[in-house]
Amino acid sequence: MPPSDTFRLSGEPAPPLPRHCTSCLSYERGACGVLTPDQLRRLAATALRRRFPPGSQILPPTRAEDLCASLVSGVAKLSCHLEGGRQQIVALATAPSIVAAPFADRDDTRAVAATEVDVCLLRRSTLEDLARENHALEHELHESSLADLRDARELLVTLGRKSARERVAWFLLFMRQRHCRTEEPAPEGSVIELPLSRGDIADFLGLTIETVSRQFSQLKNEGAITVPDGRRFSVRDLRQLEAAAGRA
Amino acid sequence: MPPSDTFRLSGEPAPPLPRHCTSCLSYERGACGVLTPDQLRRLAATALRRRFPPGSQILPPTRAEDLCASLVSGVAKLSCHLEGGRQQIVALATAPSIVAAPFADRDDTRAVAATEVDVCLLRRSTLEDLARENHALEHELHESSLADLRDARELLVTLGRKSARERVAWFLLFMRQRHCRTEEPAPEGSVIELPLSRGDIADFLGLTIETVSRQFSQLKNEGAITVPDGRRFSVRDLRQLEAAAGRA
DNA sequence: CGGGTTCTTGATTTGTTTCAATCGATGTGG
DNA sequence: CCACATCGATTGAAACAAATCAAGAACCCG
Repeated sequence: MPPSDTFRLSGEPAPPLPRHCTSCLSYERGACGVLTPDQLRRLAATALRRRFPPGSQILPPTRAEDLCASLVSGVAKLSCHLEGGRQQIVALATAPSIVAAPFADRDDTRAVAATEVDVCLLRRSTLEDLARENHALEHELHESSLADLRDARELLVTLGRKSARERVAWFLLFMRQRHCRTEEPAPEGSVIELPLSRGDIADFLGLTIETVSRQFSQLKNEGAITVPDGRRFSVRDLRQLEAAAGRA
Repeated sequence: MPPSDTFRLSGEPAPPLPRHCTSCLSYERGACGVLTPDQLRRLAATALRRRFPPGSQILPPTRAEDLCASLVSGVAKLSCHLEGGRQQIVALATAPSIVAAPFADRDDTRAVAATEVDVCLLRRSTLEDLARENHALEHELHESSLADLRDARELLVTLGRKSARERVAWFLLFMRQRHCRTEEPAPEGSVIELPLSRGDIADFLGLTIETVSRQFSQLKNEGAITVPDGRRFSVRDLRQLEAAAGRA
């Protein structure tokens, strides 16, 4: 069944798709792309486009019960919190991806903007309804969960069994691979933006700021990377960096 | 659309459901339960029931491309491997759950029996076909992936930010919660079987055998737990154990 | 230019690993 | 039935990697 409008006479003009949607990554290659025009309009009707500065919490907890956020641009950190101010970032989200996904039990994970972030706030119940009536949407969300699961498990190995040096090197390779919306890793030598501060990197890798900083310095001194400033780096010697990451 | 056989005359007797299936947890409350009798028969037609002793690898790598395993009984460990013999267990699987799930990109995760394990080997392509034609099945698999994701992220916090003591205490509470197929945690004082050796626990928690052992001893000496033997424990003082786990 | 924040670097401490030895259970063969 | 080997678990001592504590240096923004 190809996407089509239901119960509309052929002569009758369809309301146009929201302008936001047609240029959105979630439409181009995410969940919204598999919706029928009608369904997309239905979803967009209650959607709310919002911009968040770095550090601000997406999805205020007060309304979190029935909201989820489709990430449109920027990078969001999903973090879990422990007593004593300890925190662990469990995932980095980039477009297209949906934060606080449908059907997931509500947990205590917070979503905070790492960079400036644009999101499309959606009613989770609407998305769940759509997923129930549109198999392709459910499949899309399913695939996305599986990708998140793979990412989480890779991070798990990193946190459980790698040294500080390996973690930081792994992180840099990770950043290189998804430096932006493209699929190809950045070529050797090109400058890559870091969406995270040293503190965030530490919270992602299960280390302290100081240890992360030291490993940056060491990799820099060994000639594996270049660090123009705190928020940028480039891979100078890929072999060396991969060796440091303990690729296995 | 209620589950029903397709293209069968009402007078014609349907072939019976496989006997294995009707008493299987995957049928009772897992993925198989949402299949139509017809679909279930189709899936069962190429399914292969097998038993694995502890330590043996489920899904031999040679045929791993198009096989997945529905766990029927026992506990399986999913592990990732690094150079130097390091390994990290990224999940513990119990029935009903499907290992090497449909639609997941093939990764280097291995599934090894922790206890004696019964599985139902299935063609992944068959399961994927069924998921494409049966929305309820896809939803079931989706929910299951989301549960796995939640588990992975909880472990992530444990590995990234908790001390050895907290990890072991967390693990014991984790075991208590899913000591068996029931939903309720084991009551205080009851004996709980450990499906994992000290070495496995270490590989799950990102620690060494010695450290795990030491934390067991310490919790035992403090009166939080009782340890009749290496493969059993009981919670003597739940408050104390929870405090040690740093619940937050 | 000043004040705050983030990052870097150094010195010291601490928790966990590593190395090594012992213990306990289980099983085997003389 | 009792040495004896084996394997997992425990315990101790030493080494080490990362955390913590403590200054500085670089950077940003008003």
